[in-house]
Amino acid sequence: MTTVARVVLDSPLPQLDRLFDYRVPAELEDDCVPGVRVKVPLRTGARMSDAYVVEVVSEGDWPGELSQVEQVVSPVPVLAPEVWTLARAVADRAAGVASDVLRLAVPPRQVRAEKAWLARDPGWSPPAVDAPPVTGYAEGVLEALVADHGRAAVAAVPHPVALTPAPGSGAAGAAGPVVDTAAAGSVDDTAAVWVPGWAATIAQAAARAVATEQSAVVAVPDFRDVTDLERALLAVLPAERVVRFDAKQTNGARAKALLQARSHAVVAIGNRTAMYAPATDLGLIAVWDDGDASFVEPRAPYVHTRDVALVRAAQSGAALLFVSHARSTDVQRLVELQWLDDVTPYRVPTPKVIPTVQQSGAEGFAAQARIPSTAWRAAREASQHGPVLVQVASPGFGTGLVCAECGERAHCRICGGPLGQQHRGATPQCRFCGALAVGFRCPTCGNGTVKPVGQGAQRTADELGRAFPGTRIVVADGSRPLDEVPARPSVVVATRGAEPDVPGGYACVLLLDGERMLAREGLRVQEDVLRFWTGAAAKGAPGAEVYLVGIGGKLATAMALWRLDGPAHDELVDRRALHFPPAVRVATLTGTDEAVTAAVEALGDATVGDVLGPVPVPDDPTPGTVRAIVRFPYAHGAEVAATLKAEVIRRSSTRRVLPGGNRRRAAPTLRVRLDDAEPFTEV
DNA sequence: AGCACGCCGACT
DNA sequence: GTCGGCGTGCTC
Repeated sequence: MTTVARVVLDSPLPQLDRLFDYRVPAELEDDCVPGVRVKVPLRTGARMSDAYVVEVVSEGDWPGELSQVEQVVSPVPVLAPEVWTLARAVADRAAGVASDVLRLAVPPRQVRAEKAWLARDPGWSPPAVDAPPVTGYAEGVLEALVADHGRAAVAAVPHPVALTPAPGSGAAGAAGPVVDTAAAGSVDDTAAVWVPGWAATIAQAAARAVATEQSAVVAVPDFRDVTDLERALLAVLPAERVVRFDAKQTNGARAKALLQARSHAVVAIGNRTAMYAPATDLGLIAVWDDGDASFVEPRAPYVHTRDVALVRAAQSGAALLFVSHARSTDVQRLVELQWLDDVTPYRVPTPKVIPTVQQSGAEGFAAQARIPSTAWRAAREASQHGPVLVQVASPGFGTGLVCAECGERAHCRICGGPLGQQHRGATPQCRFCGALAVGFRCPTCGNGTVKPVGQGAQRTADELGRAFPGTRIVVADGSRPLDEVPARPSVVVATRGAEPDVPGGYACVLLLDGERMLAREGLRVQEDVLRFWTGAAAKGAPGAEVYLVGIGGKLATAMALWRLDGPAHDELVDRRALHFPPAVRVATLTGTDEAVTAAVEALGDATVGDVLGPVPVPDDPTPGTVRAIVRFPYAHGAEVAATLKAEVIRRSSTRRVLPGGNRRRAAPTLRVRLDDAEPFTEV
């Protein structure tokens, strides 16, 4: 009887993206187990390919003669079976190659981490843990969701929360129950750990899973979020139950974390790649703020973390939570399909958002920044006893022109787009349609001169400093990141996304540049801006006043009522009418005219949607490249992906040399990318 | 990818 | 006759 290893080759070639059978020689049989790295010969004996063993069987299904596994690189099984099935399904969904997904899921080999893992005591397991209740929601709701492996869109608790470390938890500190400050007025500040509301909720939910010896994986958009979540988790769980993955860690640390995640029930946290963590017996999958653009994977096959989470939830049957303040259009779609439950906090104070349109009569900086006097007075008053957060747009975030006299935004007479200037004194030009605004006159006051707006945090801070004499002014932006400021009187000027945390929350929040943020073009602008605003508002103390400056209409109403699913619903209605994602799925086909046309033809009836293009791609390095966009219903996803994958394989094994005898490597004749919303964002 | 196979033009 | 050009196809 022969032993056969079925392996997945570490190769990006789509035509090799299937399992290959190799005979396992007797001397390798002990080590050649599923998940280990091996070297195998491919086509000619001298050429070796790296591969992972997926399964070991006694009879393969290859009728021909088998080659032998050359070498077991290391006896440590680094590819967990469930990670393989996840990678396979994710690649299939995206018409991509499984080994590309594995490259995201499995870090390069690290000998030290493997040696340490082999030397561990396999009999050891950490003590069982008790899980606190999940606070801020109706009693038992989230606990039941986790226990019953349900799925939900969860509106986050919109203020900081103090967690008091339990005995035996990762954070050193006094014993005591987990306390939600919104409910309890007095918190022992020396022991309490302040974390964002969302982090407390996810930590508490994950602890429920771990208490039943099930694992959890949690993906968050950026590095700071990982740190916030880690602090929350260490307040409710012992350190050996928390495994962190992040972009800044070394290969060694990642490899160690990877092996640690497999050893017992843990909470694996991190950015995009955390969704591939090999956590065993998965009970919970959670994603914080799935609308954040950081979840778009920049590497092939470009699968969004939200989609990885959906695939993994379907495979594992684990509970699935999308936690956010501002709901994404994609999650809204799943809620409306009733595929996700809709869970909101219960008896939790929401930020008191006060929309204020700009008003005349203000003076000095307030007039210039168009801060209404009510907001101005509230901020000044609040800054006497606590920190005030002032959110501004990033520098370069849609810098535009305003009337030098009245401050009104300068718009294009032809299309209404924002006007910009190439350099100081240049003729204003529309940033949308390019029309030159010769002889511009402000429609409001008739003045003919314009001035640039779009100062960053520093300029706002300088001017606030003059307006708030004697108050400490702190700046936080991309170049001067600041994680936390003390709960003392100060004014914190931060660009969106860089707002520091404050233990207990800010006394007052001003959202200044909303109008400018909204002036940006693009499909996701409203969704993004709501995320920026709610993110800052949720850093306020429970029920703190939040002034939304210069904004009215539906978005202001949604903020004031703290009903953030409304705009998501409206947006989804619009996208349905336009047949834009996520109402439909899209496939982007790029390549030679012939290949793209053939691929569209091969799809045939599978599309039931429509085909946009093909149109030439003007700035492609290969002349003659065209692009077509195919829109199709979700129900046809598997069929479309399979057809397009087959086309890619067909094209990649032929015509790799440019016509005309040019031996230079030619670009692939057909590239396929699924669910790339980019072409639709520039409308 | 990288290499073998195979089918047509120029050659000792 | 066959040497070798490159298009075509396969890799357990």
